[in-house]
Amino acid sequence: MDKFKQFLKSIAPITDDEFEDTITFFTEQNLQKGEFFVKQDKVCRHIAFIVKGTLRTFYINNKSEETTSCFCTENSFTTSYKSFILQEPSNLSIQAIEETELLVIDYDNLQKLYHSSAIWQNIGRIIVEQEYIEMEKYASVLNNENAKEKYLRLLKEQPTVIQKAKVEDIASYLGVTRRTLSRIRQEVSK
Amino acid sequence: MDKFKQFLKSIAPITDDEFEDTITFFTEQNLQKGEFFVKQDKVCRHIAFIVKGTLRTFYINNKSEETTSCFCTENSFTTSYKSFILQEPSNLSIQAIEETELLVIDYDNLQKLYHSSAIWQNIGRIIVEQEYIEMEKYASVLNNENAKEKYLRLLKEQPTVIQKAKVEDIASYLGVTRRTLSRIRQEVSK
DNA sequence: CTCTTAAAAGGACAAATGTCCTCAAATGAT
DNA sequence: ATCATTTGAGGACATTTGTCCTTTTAAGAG
Repeated sequence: MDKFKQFLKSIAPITDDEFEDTITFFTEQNLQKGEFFVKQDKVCRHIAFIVKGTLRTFYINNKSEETTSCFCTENSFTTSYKSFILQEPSNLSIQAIEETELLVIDYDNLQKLYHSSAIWQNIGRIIVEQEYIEMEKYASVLNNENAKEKYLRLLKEQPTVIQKAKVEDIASYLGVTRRTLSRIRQEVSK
Repeated sequence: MDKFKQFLKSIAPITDDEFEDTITFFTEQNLQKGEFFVKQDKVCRHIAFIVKGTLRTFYINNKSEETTSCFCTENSFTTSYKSFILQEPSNLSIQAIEETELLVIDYDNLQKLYHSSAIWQNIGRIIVEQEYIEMEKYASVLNNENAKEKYLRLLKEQPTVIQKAKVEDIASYLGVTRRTLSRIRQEVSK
């Protein structure tokens, strides 16, 4: 809860009273390893702040393989943004890969926050802006870096993920097969 | 000008009077083929609605090659979003690849719009949301489709770009070399 | 601890892509 | 129109990655 307050304060000035008002709109949710926060083809009604844990975002590609697009770690928001914004069926699933604690708000309550609180008009846009920047960075990485560079970046930016995720999921995140990830690891360990 | 009004109306209800107020914040700008709208390493102060023409967004990657990340066509916004949002130096350049007409607003005026107009608080967030969705789609395409599929998608979604852009730029957009694009074209033409 | 099952590493060959070219077609200037 | 220069197509070979396996290591159940 305190983590969430710190996170919001880093985005926009928010008083303790405003935070108390805000927090009533959110509910706590815990996920076990393997449980889903969002399921593909269902409309995503919620957005969550990750207090603790790790989630994996993936979809089924046109070759019927699971493709991991993102590992979500603590102190950030997660949702299937497109589905949430447009309130249409999600093309992503989001699954906990370890025990995970969330602070969750649903779509209707977020709209209420936007309309009841001037500060949230701002915070809302700023969060979307930040997510845009993350997505742009992600796209730039996809474009710019080969699988080995992506692996080294993951190792640097989200080292815990390397321990917690399966080889299969890391490989699909890097856009290569298990075989190639195996070769990369061989090189990296010199 | 009328195109811009239609575009805004498709986003949020806006009256003719509100549009008249809005439009005073924008200025017209024309670019010749080869001229830049944004230059890498400079802070991007402007966002533009493309009335007519085509622009290419690119950056210099870590192998000192130009990588094309986007072709921007009419009836959409363009800017170096990260640079514009954070007012920090841009890692992208945006260049007209043919004669192009823009409606431009600078950062300070956009902030004024946000603060002076309730409707623009909304429009602002919605535009960022839409750009996020575009970027997410782009990232999904990068992840999910091979170069041939990307080529066919470009052919379908932005067919004029295939005519107007250089082979080199299309190849870097697809993430392959000229040689591979040549092979793809050979296959596509059966 | 041992057996069973699942997950990761790595060998051998095939397929795809890149590198380095040459040649043909298109474009511009005189 | 002619020549020079730029741009696209494609050949030959090297390198990278994928596919299909087998071997090795790790994890769970009894």
